[in-house]
Amino acid sequence: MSKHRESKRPVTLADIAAQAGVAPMTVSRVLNQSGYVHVDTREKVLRVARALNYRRNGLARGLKRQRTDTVGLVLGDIANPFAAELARGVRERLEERGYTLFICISEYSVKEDLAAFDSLADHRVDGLIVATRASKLGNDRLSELIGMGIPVVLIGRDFWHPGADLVAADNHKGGYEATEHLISLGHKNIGFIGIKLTSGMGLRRFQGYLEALRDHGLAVEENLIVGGSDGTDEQMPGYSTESIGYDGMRQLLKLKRRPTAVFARNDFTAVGAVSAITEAGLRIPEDIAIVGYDDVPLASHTSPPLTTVRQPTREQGRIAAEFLLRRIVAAQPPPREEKVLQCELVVRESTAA
Amino acid sequence: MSKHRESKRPVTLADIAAQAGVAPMTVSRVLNQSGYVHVDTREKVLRVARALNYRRNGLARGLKRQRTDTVGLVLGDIANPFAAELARGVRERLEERGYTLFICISEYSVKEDLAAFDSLADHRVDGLIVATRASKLGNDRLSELIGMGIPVVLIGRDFWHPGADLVAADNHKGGYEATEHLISLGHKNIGFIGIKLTSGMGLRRFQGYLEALRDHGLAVEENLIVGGSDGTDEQMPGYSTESIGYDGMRQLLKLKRRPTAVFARNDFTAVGAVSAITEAGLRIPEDIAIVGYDDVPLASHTSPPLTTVRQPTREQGRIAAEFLLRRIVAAQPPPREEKVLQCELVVRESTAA
DNA sequence: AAACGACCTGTTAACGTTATCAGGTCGTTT
DNA sequence: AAACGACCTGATAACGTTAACAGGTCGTTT
Repeated sequence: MSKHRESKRPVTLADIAAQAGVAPMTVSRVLNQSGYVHVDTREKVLRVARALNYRRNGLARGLKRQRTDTVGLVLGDIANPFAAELARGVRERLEERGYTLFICISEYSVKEDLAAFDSLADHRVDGLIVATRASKLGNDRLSELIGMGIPVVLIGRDFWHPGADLVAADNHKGGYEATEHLISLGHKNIGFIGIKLTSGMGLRRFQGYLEALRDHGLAVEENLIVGGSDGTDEQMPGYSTESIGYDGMRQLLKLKRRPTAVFARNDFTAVGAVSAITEAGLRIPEDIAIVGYDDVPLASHTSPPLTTVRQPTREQGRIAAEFLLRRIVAAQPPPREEKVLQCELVVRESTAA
Repeated sequence: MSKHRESKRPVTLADIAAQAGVAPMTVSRVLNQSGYVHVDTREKVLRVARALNYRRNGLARGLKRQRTDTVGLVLGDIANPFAAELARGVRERLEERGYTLFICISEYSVKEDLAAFDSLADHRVDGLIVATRASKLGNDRLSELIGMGIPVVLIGRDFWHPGADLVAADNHKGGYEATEHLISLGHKNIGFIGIKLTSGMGLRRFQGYLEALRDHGLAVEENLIVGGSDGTDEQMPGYSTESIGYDGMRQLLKLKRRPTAVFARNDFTAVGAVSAITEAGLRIPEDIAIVGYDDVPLASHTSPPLTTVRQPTREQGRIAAEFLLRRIVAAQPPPREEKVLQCELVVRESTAA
């Protein structure tokens, strides 16, 4: 019927208006359900719109309305359940309020981080949620965007700005408690896997590890801290994975005085470490105890099930979305809001004295 | 200097033009590096633009140019490495050609699938890559978009359309070979975890399983096929996870005549199954052999390491991007292209006679 | 009978950008 | 000296939509 000849040019309001014998404005009113339109007119317009397969032009619409009902989310690696859960939480809240979420991934490189900010800002998203790791250049660009009045909320990014809200988990405390847990089990020789001493000092859970050791009078031994980054970009190390954990653990196993317990940067790293330990014919937790981080679904299905630190990931996403919506609808930029969520140590069978 | 008073209104080309004493068009030329501009003019414009912190308006630009240099990617769950790898491959190729990637996630619900298509189409992405599972409504909407001339490429979606290219892995064959591998090891009683018989018959790797059984004269036993979906939406089952694998395996273990081998829908499901087997005090592969699917990084770090089927995921993303770019630049809609990549059985220690 | 408000429709002018055309000034070639 | 092309700049008119205003017709209230 309508497919005599699919022309190049997309259908516009004007086309519908012409066909239906009304003004474009009336069509707009019908399609947006705004203002008065006679029921017969509405029906007719809708019929024509359907027949012509009309899709509204979000560019024109956004340009005129000065908002797009769209929010951008910048993630690093999307491979890990952490990022996925965040995105879910964000989407959940946004959807309720009629916003669409566009995700950009920056694979943990500063250059791509900037590119993502710019793309989203240029396409005039109404707000931006940023969950990538901090970097000088990235922070500077974010400051610019915030200065321009774009609502921005940060998730777990180590960057303070008066105009951007922050949502985070207390990973310092989480790391502290994980380490303290191992200490309380009698361990004195506790390794950390998943960081480069030269570049990764900013990691909160690692600082928690250091502080716990200090507070309990244990020495920090540099050769117990292993595991470089995946990333090609020195400034922003990649998400630590199984192979980092595996390699790191093997390195630790070679030490003359090897650790009796290990704190892995995250659960995947922990799984890699478990694999190296098992391969070496050692038992967990009898020979080596291990703690992960994040409590991904996998963690309860390893053998042995993994002691880990759970952070309320989806909740962080939800709150971030809420903060952002608040900024978006506010007439005046609201005061900065910050929410730090508590983590929870989940003790399973991978740790014991 | 420039921060006397950050006004609400964003800076426009006209603002720069006024400050620099030139016409907006000249500013446009400078910023797009098109046409001739005297070097002094260029410098001056750039200086002013920088000072005013100009960001171009992608909406206006896209509206005028009738393209946005933007591509949309629709994914289901982003939690799994499969989706992440796809996205990486897509991005890799797009970036080289100056396109930005916006990702929408639809959490495996038809309604959200449609919403994602619409959002992206309305915002006038130049093309669309769809990697969610097929559904009647979704396919219909895609047909409309294709009919409207929007370039579309499908990844592993069970939907044929003359105007959309397809990239996929030969999961039927992959499933066949995984099953055949088990059969060749002498197994006759082979379970499948991760599907609902009522709704999931469309899964290729499962069909491969069925065919392999048939070809080798083995009966298909319905009570060996377990594992429902996560999804709330009947039409589009969720990504099968550890808990599905765990629950499914426990169900299989309860059978009077329990299977000696199990084919899990994907590696996460397999890990859950492994966990249930271990918990029951059985050994892998001596008591029960197990095969996963996807070869995620995790697979080589389970104990025992997992036999699985590797599909060239990133490559699928790359090819999809290539197909799409070809469609985008083409003056006339090019003929349909289809690329089915081969899978590879990766034998590790979770399988034996 | 005038005034009012609810209902219905249309016209106009943007939103910020760029394609296109038009109009210049040069220096070089014929 | 005329013609040409390279260089540089600007005015104009869209792209498709909607906010704002204006102008109607009714039925009901004062």
